[in-house]
Amino acid sequence: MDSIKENIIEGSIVDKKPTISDVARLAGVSKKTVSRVINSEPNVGAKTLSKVKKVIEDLDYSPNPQARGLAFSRSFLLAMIYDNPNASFITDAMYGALSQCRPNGYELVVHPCDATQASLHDDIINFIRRTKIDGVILLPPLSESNDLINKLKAIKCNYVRLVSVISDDVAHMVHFNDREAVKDIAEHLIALGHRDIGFIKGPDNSKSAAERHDAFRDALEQNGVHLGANQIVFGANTFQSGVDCAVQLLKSDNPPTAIFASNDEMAIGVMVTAQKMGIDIPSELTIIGFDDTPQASKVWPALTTVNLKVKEMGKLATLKLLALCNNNIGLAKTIKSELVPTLVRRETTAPPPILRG
Amino acid sequence: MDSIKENIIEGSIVDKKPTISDVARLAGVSKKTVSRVINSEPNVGAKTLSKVKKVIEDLDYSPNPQARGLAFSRSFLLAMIYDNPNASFITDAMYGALSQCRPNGYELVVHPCDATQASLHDDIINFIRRTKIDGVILLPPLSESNDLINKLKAIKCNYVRLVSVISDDVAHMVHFNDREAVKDIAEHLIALGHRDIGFIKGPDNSKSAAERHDAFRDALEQNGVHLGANQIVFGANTFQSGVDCAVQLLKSDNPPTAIFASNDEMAIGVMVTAQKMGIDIPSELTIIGFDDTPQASKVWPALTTVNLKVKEMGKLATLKLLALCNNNIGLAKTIKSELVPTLVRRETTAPPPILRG
DNA sequence: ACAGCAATTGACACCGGTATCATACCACCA
DNA sequence: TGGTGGTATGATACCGGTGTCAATTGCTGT
Repeated sequence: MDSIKENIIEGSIVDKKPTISDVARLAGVSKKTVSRVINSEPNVGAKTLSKVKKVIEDLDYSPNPQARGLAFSRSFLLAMIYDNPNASFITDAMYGALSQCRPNGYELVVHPCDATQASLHDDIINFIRRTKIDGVILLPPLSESNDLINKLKAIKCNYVRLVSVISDDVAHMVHFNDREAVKDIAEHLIALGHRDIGFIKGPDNSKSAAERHDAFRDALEQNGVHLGANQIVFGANTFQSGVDCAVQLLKSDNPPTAIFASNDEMAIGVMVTAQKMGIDIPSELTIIGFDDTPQASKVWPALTTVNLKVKEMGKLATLKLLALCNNNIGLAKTIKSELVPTLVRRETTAPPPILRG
Repeated sequence: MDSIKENIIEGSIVDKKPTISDVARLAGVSKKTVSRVINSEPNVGAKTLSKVKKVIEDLDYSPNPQARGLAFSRSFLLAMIYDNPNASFITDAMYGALSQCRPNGYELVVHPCDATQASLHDDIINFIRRTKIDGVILLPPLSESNDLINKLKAIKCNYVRLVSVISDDVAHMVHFNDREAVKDIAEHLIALGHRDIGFIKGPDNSKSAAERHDAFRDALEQNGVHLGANQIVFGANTFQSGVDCAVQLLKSDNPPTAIFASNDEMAIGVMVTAQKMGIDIPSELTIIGFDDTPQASKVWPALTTVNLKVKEMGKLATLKLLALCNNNIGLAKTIKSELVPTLVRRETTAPPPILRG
C-alpha cells in the first residue's frame, strides 16, 4: 500500500526519490525508452521524447548513479592522486579538473598519499581496485614514477600524468615545458647583466629537478656563461632547504649576484635569508623562483617566478582522461599535451650592483 | 566457454575482476554467505568463515562499490563543499577528513564552488541529489549560511559544518573557538605593553569576522584598553585589502604600535606594506595574523598567528558525519565539537618602541 | 531416540539502471 | 496488394551486491 501512496497521481511522489520506473509509468512507456531519453540515444519518437522529458522535469528525476554505474560497469568517478605538499598546486589542479568533470557527469575523488610509505604504489593500486575508479590523474612528483605507471597498466587503469619531462604517450600525459621557461629565466638574467649566478637544484630523485638543472645549464652555456660546480647547491624543495642553500651560496668566497631556485618555496627561503643578512633585494641580489605560488606575489618584494598554468593542465589532463575512459585514444592524442609556462616578472630581479669584490 | 576459462581453477581468473558469485562458487557456499562474511555479520560458522576468507584472499576479491551502493541505497561517498580561497585550509581539511573516510570505506569527493554565483545553494542541492552523496562537510564561510542548511535539511542530507560561531546542534557542527584565541592575542599584546592597537576586520557578511571583532574588543576592554572606531578598518580577507588597510592605519595621525589582522593573508599584506614604508617589524610595529597558513612561517620575520588545527577539525567533522550516516545521532553528539585554536608566537611581536610621537 | 530450539545456510526477490533481441509499426515500392 | 526495410518500442535478462524468510543443521534435555 505504501507503494500506492508513494507512486501515484500527479507526480506527487512523497517520500522516496523517483526512479526510472516511476517515470516510465507516468509517461506510459517502458523503462528502456526512458533510458534511451536519459542517454540521448537515437530512435525515440518525437512525441515520446517530449512526453518523457516532461515527466522527468515534473518529477525532478535524476538517475541513480550507483545503478547506472553498475549497469555500465563504470563508477563515473575520477581520482586525483598526489604526494605533493604544495596546497595551491593541488587545489588549482582540482579546479581545472572539475571544470571538465562536472559537465560530463563525473565526480572527482581526492587521494593524497604519503611518499615516504614503502607500500605507496601498492596502496594506490588497491585504492583503484577497491573503488573501481574509472581513471586517475597523477600529479608530480608521483607522476614521474614508471613503476607506478606499469602497475596501473597491469590493472588496465586509465591514467593521465602531469609531468615536466616527456615520458609517455601523449594520450597519457600533459607536459609543462620547463625547458622553455628555464631558458627564459636564463636569458632574462643574462640580459640584466648577471654573470655570477647561483642555482638551487631540487631533490635528486626528481626528474623535474634534473630537467630544470640541465635546461638552465644549457641555456646559460648558449649565452656563454658557465655554471660552475660551486654555484650549484642541492635543496629539497622546502622553505628550510632554501634557507640552507642561501647560506651556502651567500657566504661563499664569490657570492652570486643572482640566484635561481627550482621552486618558490626555496626562493622565498633565499629571500628571507638574504634579508636577515642585510642584503637588499633586488639591488644587491636578484632572485627567481618557479611555480608562481600565491605567496610569490605576497612577499616583499614580490617574487619573479614562472607560472605553470596548473588549472589549465588539470583541465587538459581531465579531457584526455575522459577520452580514454570512452576508449577514444585517438581523441586523447589530439588534445593539447604541452603547456609552456610563462615567466612572471615582478620585483626581485634587477641588474647586478656595479661594485662587487 | 569464456565463462569457463575465466572462472575456473586455482583462482587463476584472467580477464574480469572476480565477483561475489565467483567467491561463492569456489568456496562452495551461497552468495549470501559470502555477503555475510564481507559485512562481518554474525552467525557464520567458523569453518565456513575461514574457507570464504581464504577464497577472498586467493582471488584478491573486493566487492563492487556500485553494486553495494545500489543494494544499500548508499553511495559511500562524502563531499567536501567549500567556497574558501585558502588552499592550505582546504587541503588540510581534506587530509583530516580522509584519515577517517578511508578506514570506514568511504571516499571523499571535492566540490569547490563560486560564492558569487546567485544559484550557489541550489547548485549544491542539485549536486547532492544527482550524486546521491551520503553526507557533506561544509567549510567556512559557506558553512555559515542558514539558508543552505535549511535546504540541506529539506532534502534530508547529512551534513557537518565547520564554523567559528556556535550555530547548530553539536551533532552537526565542529566549532573553532575563535573567541578564546582572540582573547589570547589581546592579552599577549597588552602584556607586551601595547595600548595603541589597530584591528583589521574581515568582510561584513562573515559571522566569523564579526566574532573575531567582538571578541577582540571585549578582551581589550577587560584589560582596560579601548578599541576606538578609527582603529578599526575593514578588509576583505585578501592580501590586497591587507595592504589597503595597512596604509589607512599607518598613515593616520596616531598610528598604532600593533596591528591584529583577522587573517594571515591580510597580516602579510600589512607586513609588506610596513616594510615598503621602511617600518621595522617588530621593533616599530607588532603584527599578528590568524590562520597559521604555511606562508606565515615563511615570511620574514615569521608571523605570529593562530593555528586553527584544521586537520583535526576535518577529522572530527568526518567522524560526526559518519555517525550521522549510520543514523547514530547520539554518537555524533558525543564527538568533540570544539577546538581551541592556539596562539603561535613567532617573530612579528615585540614591545612597542619607547619613543613615539 | 526424539522433540525443541538456536545457529547456520541458501533460494529468491529486489535495488535502479542498461543490453539484447523480438515485435509492432510505418512508409515505400514493385 | 503484399513484400521489404527501417524506425520505434517493450519484455526480459542482467550488472553485483543485500534483505527476507524458509529450510537445514547441530545440540540440548528427557
